[in-house]
Amino acid sequence: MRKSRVEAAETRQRIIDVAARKFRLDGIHATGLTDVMADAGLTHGGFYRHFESKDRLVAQACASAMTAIVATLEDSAAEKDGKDGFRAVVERYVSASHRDDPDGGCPVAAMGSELARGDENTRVAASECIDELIEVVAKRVGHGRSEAVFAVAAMIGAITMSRIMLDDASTQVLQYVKQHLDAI
Amino acid sequence: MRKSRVEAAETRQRIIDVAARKFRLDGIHATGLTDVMADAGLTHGGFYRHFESKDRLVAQACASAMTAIVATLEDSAAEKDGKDGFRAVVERYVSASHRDDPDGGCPVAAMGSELARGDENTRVAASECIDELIEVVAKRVGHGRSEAVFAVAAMIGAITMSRIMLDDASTQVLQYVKQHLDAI
DNA sequence: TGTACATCAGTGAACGCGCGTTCACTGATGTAC
DNA sequence: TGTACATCAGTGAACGCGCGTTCACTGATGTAC
Repeated sequence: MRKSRVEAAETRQRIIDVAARKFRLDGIHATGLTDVMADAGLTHGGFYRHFESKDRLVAQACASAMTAIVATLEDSAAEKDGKDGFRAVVERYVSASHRDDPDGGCPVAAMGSELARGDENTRVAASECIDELIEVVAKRVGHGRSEAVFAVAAMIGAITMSRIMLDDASTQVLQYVKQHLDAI
Repeated sequence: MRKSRVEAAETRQRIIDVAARKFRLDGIHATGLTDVMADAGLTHGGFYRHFESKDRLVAQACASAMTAIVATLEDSAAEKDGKDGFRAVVERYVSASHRDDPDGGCPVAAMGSELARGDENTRVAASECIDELIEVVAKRVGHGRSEAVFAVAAMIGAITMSRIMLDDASTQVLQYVKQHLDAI
């Protein structure tokens, strides 16, 4: 039954990828390890060969998800320069497609209130995720970190609100926040 | 065993109050109805005499919590006028004391990512909560609803971020966001 | 106002179910000689 | 390079536990006469 080191590393990454999607889609607490392992093509018993606990997986999944979306935002921004780079990031983040794709989007927006209750390890990992996002923005706005933090807060709040609200109200929130961020 | 109508109404309110605190503190999914009922001084079997389902309680608890904090924010704002009223709201909402008091604070910040996954009934109730908050702000800022929505998004995002981050980074987020909101 | 009866708030046990975690086991991989 | 053995990735059953919901029951409250 034993797998090679390479296969084991692939398995571990597969578990993280599946978890990152499911945690964002259904919530951390609502997602069982049995579901995650099954989606990764395994039985649940083997989980603890790869992770110390569910909490550790949460931290890894959050980091993995954020790295992916930061890369996407960087791509969007890299084509433009300065303020236009910032607007490209806002365009991508504060959008209906991001709102409608929680399992492929920002982990802080998708599971923010659950991350706040995580253990220290999870919160440290999530904080680093947030810092990455702030950095992407800080590189493009004029007044450095302070303004970037403000913009990121508005971005996260906008997606959170828009995912709760229905139809027109939801879209209006995205439009309004985007409009004000563009004017920064 | 039967209680009077007045007592039954008091019981129902007590369940809502307890639930509103526990949902905000521990999360919706992580809070069991047995715990809620026990804290309200009852056994869990009687729950369904008062609510159709847990989801219905979530909606009620969210509405109740938001009504309370909107009243608090209104109080803070009512003493000042115009922009100063807005700054008083920001001062209260974007604060370390709000961050450190999730079970007494804004339900959207405390359980936002879980509310987004609620049933339609829950999301409608939560949307109305958000609208109340937007209204409180809209009355005090210059450019109407558009700017109020932007400010509320930043406020919600700031508390969400600050509850994940640790120590200085957490406080810094609050300071930065407050500073930029004051400058609106 | 007094009596008979229906209502229903609250109890406590039970329903089936899934949770995170542990563990004995299997057998291919990795290592030491 | 070949052999013997230790390691450990993955399996599948089991651990104790709490979940949301249902239900028969109790007895005080509310209502109809």
